[in-house]
Amino acid sequence: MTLRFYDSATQEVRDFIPLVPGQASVYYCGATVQGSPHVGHVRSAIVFDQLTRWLTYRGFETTVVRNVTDIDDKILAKSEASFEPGFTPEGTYRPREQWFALAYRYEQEFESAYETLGVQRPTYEPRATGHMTEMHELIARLIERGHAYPAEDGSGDVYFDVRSWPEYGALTHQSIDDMQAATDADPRGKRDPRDFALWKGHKAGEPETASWPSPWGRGRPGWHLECSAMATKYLGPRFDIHGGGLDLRFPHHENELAQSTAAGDRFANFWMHNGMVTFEGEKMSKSVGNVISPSEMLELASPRVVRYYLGQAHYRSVLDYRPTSLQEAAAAVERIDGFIEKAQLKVDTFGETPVPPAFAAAMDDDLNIPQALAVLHETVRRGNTGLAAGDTEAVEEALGEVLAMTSVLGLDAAGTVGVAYDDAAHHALSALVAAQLEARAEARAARDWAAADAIRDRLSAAGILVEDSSDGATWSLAQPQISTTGTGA
RNA sequence: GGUGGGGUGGCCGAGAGGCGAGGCAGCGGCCUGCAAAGCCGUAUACGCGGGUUCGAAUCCCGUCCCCACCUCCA
Repeated sequence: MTLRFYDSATQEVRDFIPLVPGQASVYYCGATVQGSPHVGHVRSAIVFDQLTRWLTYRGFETTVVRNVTDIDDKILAKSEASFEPGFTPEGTYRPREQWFALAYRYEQEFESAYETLGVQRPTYEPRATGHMTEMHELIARLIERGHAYPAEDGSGDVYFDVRSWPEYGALTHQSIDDMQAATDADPRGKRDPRDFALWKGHKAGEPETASWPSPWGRGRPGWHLECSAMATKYLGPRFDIHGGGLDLRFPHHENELAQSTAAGDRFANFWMHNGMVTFEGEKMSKSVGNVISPSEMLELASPRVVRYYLGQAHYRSVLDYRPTSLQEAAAAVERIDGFIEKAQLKVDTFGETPVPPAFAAAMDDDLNIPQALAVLHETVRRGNTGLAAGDTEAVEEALGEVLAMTSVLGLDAAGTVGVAYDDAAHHALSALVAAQLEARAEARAARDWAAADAIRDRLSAAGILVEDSSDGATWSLAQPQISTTGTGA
């Protein structure tokens, strides 16, 4: 079975044929660290984490590069605002924060969210500010080839000349003349309003630390350029997959494609874009005030549940968040985890079990996660049936498969089942609960239901759920209740 | 105006010409002292109107509605 992916550029599902057999090179857009992450950022990271895990599972030696864009207009603007006399810190903003401190602080927030949700670290995570030389080389090549020019107004800006590149618009299938003019277009020294800045000349009042020397004067890079420069540096002039959120397709990816191909690089073979996260039907955006942050979600549900929720839809679909979404995801995860926990008490798993063929086929087909999850749930059911029938062999097989699937989906990384099972507090708790369960078993044997139920109720009140089975009672810590209020509106 | 993506049962969410994916919620049953969990069963679902076909949620024509991008956006 061949892997197939939808390529946004050609608008079709194509066989994935890597440029180098057995290897896969992936670049996907990480954050411009100008604020706290919201779930949309994290969804994107989870999608490309799932892609990476699947490529790896399929035996590709996978190189993944995810950028950190740590210099841009907003970072500077926010930092500058924080120094103003009347500045009142609000949300995650702090007073008197240098742009680089702000960028670095948010970068760490992103890292923390990624880590909590089980997003594997990329092979490398380059920062824009560390790649001035590479960007200058790219600009120089573009000027040399007649596709970029220093602004004629003496601003020190350097622009990409879209009219010089007939293929401009190829990624999003738009022609320059059909594009709606930007309302706030400031032509400055541009030849065409669509021309975009490769380099932005340093302006009076901007911090010196946010400028670098260049052949065109002191300044800083324009957005887009860093991705072209870094993707090419680490993956080569041609690589397999370039990913990012759908909203990056234009202008960001279009511009990346234009500048790289105009400079003579082949660039990405596949373009993959993940769908947006909406809040009750509307795209999350700060202006609407409907953003929900990963940390808010993590207050409502465990990392495993959040990971399941954000990763359950097909990556190209819109994922619509509703107040009940996490509850539903939690129920599904508890079902899976319930089986894993019970099965692990019965059987040991040795070695690597492959994922079921139907699961693999779904994943191969443009990462059809919803269908893959259907296989996962069917396997859980089969396993539960095995548990009920005392069919150890069936349980063992199902457990192995379930673990293989949850691993490929990255669910194991986000909050392991029984994560607390080996700490001292848990051992202590375990001993106490065992004593209670023993007492309850005696009461039940004596048909003293009142006493037995009292013990169960007491444990329940303490957040410990008791479940009876054919060979004794088991217990687990109750999942925190997920509130359906208190988000968004 | 241009470019894309959609409208599937109470909810989420796959599928894309012929056996009703899967999850959540509901209902009935089994199991259980009771419960929980689990298992089994359970649905006149495919925006609307036409058409093609032996057969359409899937193809064609028309039509309505929603969303995204075209400005910073994962």
